[in-house]
Amino acid sequence: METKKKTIDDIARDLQISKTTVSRAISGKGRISEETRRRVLAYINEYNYRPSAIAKGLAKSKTFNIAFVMPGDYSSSDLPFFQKCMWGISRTASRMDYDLIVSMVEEGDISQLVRLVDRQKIDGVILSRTTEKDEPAAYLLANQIPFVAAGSAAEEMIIQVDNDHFSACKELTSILIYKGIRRIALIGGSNSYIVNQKRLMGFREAFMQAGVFLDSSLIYTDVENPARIESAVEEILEKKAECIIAMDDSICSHVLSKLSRDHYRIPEDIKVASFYNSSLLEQHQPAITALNFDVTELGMVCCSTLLDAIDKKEINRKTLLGYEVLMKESTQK
Amino acid sequence: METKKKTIDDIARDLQISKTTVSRAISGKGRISEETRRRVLAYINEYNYRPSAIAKGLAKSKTFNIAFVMPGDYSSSDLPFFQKCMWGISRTASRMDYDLIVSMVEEGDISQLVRLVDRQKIDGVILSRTTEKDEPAAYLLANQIPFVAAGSAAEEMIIQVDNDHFSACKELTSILIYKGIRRIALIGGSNSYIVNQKRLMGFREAFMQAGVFLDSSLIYTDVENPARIESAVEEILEKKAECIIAMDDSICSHVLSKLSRDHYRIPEDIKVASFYNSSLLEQHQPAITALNFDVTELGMVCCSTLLDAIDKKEINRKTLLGYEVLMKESTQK
DNA sequence: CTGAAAGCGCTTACAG
DNA sequence: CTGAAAGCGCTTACAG
Repeated sequence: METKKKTIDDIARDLQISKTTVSRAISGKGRISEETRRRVLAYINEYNYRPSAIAKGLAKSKTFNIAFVMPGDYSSSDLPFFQKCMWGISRTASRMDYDLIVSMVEEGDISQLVRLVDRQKIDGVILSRTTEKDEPAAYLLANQIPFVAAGSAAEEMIIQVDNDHFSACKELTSILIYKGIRRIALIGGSNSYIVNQKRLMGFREAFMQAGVFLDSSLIYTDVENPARIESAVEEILEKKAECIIAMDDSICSHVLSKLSRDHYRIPEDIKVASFYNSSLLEQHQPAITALNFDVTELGMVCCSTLLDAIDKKEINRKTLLGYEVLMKESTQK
Repeated sequence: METKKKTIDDIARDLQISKTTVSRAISGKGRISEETRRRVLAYINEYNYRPSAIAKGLAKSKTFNIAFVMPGDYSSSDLPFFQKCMWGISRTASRMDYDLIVSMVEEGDISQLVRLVDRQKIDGVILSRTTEKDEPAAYLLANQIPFVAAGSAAEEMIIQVDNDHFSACKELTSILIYKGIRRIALIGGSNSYIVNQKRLMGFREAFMQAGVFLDSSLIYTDVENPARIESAVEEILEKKAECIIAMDDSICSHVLSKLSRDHYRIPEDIKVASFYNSSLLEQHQPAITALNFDVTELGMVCCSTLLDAIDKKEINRKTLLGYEVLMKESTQK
């Protein structure tokens, strides 16, 4: 019953030609008569032949796999990011006949990634979320495995693709400043994430450029848990800030629930904005001013950059992608 | 600079033995003297040699890859499920020297999966979330690719691993009934998901077994969007139900926000429970009675079941995993 | 216990 | 334009 998979040998025999020729007809490389190629292609089409990726891989010393490294300790609010990014990578990879292997890396344990490299199961790696001293990045660098970071990496030598968080944050902040909102507080997560450092820089730069005084006591970084977010909000309110910017949507949603519980009205009593947009905030009433990034595109660009790197094509060390500033009711004057 | 990867030939030459012997020492198959094996192992250890998975794969006609099929059209509330499940699969796979390839399947488009099968890149597949007429399942069945469904599948012939949603829903409902709560409403999502059918059956069974009248007009199924959830809640309140059970946490969170907006107190005015627990509900005040499932375990069991199937070991067509009933304040009398 | 040899299904100089 | 042959790095009957 089970029709054995055809091989290139079967085709050669059936068509009375050498398998070299069959291979050439399929790959399109090397000179081959138009007629022969047609015959082969017709045959392949009829029998739905597809070359074995693994045999091809062995012959070419490639795997046609790339790995996507996901931290195991993401918070659930990070999931949409990983998912969309993966979606973009996966689509682009597919199109280029590559497949995506996921490698979960838990705090300090990169053994899954090491296995992948040791056993030579991958041609390259995409890192999602990189920290200042990034273990996977260091490992891959040392082992000369091509990789690209989805998101900014600390070291400039790392190939990286990122949305332009710095400019985005700067622009959103600038807009608020020019609307006359001057006392703006910022609540941010871990400063060991490069992206949070960029966000802070963008925020600062906006004030600098506008020549407006920035009250540093309104900046809260490394705010790691809900309790600390809430106390930060309390302090900020005491300090009579006009606006709170949350560095990401998870922080923002805590800010919002705290404000709602304490019966503050947005934007009348206090304005709120977020440096990151997601479905978490989408539903909120009133709508929240936020930065929006196309994460699927990020994934796609990462993937094509990686594939180019694998093929030793020329690539940009650093690619910066766009952003959208969504001005909504929450910052209305 | 770049140290070329060692091959089994290098080892054989350096150790002055045949590569057959080296292979045996590594795999542990076949008779081999203790001393020879030690020498090989020592060498391997010193040079950190790892056999090429791809060469091994070609020789054994295996890929040591399994695919995890993720629907592209999940809602963001499903993400934690996919993520945890994937985490469980990935860990177990790793341990058995398999790797996980993700295959995204968008509505009606299983081309990514087809490619994987055609190019022989995988030994088996894990399906997450199966519908009544499941395209991927039908395709894999037709192509005789081993696969297991994470979650209940419609056809009994499909190998499936699932939490026991039926018993769980029945138990939670029974507890509420025995507490004297009789007018219980149910709001459920798409009935084309097998899991939602099981939930409904469990709910019904609890009433049946308790011999309590079930007002069918309090059952809302196929409630697909927030607007419909809200109108369902309104109707339910008009019908003087004492409790609302949401089939999943996404529905539940909409129910909760609707109730909160209309100033209903939980549990005083109306009780609320959910047939699914997640971080979405975790934060809620008051705490919500819900069913809890270990999704990581589900992933692990799926994976080991699949690997057994691939190795033609004996396996159970159907494995039912446990659950936890979390009784909280939201259903307190 | 050990090895020579064939084979897994492709690709690719090399020669014609 | 086409083919014979070697090679990618393993495994595994088969023979000793």
